[in-house]
Amino acid sequence: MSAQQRGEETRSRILQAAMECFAQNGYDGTGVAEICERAGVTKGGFYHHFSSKQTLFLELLEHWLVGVDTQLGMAGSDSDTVPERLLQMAGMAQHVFQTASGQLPMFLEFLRKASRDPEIWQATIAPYRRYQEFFRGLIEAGVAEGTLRPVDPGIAAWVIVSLAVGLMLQEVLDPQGSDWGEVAQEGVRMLLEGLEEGR
Amino acid sequence: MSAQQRGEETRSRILQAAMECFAQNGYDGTGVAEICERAGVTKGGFYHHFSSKQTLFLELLEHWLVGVDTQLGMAGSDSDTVPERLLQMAGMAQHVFQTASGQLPMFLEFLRKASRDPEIWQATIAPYRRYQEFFRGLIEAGVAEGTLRPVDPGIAAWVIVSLAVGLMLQEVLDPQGSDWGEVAQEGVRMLLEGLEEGR
DNA sequence: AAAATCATACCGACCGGTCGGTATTTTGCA
DNA sequence: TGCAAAATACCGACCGGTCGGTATGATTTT
Repeated sequence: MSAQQRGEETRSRILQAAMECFAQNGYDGTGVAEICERAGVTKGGFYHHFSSKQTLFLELLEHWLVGVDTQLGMAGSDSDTVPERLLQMAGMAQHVFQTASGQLPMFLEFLRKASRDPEIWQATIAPYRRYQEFFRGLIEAGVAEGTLRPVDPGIAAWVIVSLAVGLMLQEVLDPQGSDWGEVAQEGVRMLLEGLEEGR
Repeated sequence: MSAQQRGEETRSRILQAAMECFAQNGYDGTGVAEICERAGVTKGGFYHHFSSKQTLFLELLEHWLVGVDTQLGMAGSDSDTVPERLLQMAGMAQHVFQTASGQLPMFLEFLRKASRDPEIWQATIAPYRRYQEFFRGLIEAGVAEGTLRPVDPGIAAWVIVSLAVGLMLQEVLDPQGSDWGEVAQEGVRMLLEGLEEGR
């Protein structure tokens, strides 16, 4: 095996180990030594691949955001009307919660650090606003095609984003508290009944 | 001034200082020494009043929850119909966000620690479920009085709670991102239009 | 004097990060 | 192609500093 290949492998092993540790004990609660132990590397190796603990964290964040982006982009892109697309997205929540449940605690870590560190903040909040714009465009399209009432698309988009954020948090904090996928589905359905034209 | 009185004063000064520090730098990011300095006390004084940093944190959490409870209980208790009461509560969000904006970062700290520490978890999540039950009762009443459609009250209540949680988080992370009070108001309005009987 | 309130000094554990060194692979040149 | 030199990947001991917590003494109130 080439040296470069081996390096990449070690690097990704560190990333994986770090994610597990952060998800379990949080950022501050995880020591670099702990990550190294789980990854089967020593500190020297760690700092060969990453310039600091924070850098590693930021890389994890970016990777996570890419995953969210692709999942969001895929959802219901081939449905007919906007309400149908929104409902389909809500239906995906169940699947997302299941598959990404191991990564969701990281979400909290990201948010928490984002509220202090400007660098992390930028990396976290900017995508947020992208999501809002995404939904705003969707709602504007719905209004244009006549399937949605002429509501303020910006505000409606923020409502959806807020609901999504709240649901994710609930899933993180109280996975057994409710079937959050179903709540997502029903929540969007209720919202839509308030948004849809006619009826 | 009596000794007891002075003690109480010092104690509350420590609590206040701790809240400010935690809100600014987080739980792990705040040292006991820092709290002491801001409170004008030394470590000896601190550990005279609190057995540990975590104990202090838990007391802050309980105090915060009591505040939320009272604010929630006060809202719209004298309105006529359930939809009106819900709308009035949403209208209070603006006020809550303004007055409690300094405490909201603490909210994130509570959530984060709740996801690891079982003791904190119980203290944080139990009230959560109470809120859901509160809204469930409200919605059941709305259905009974005929102002709301016969939706599943449990799920609808969780939707409201999730939306509230999401809005709080947005307010914490991106205060300038939007007028979250207005988003709350409009979000509930949209939900209601989907829930209300008739129209 | 007994108890409560706070100050001072200090401990031991831990943590992020550094550094000199080694082993292995790749590269450049004869 | 062969071989030295340089680059890469990794090791592990170590450091400066911080942190939560403690032990004990001083001061004031009851």
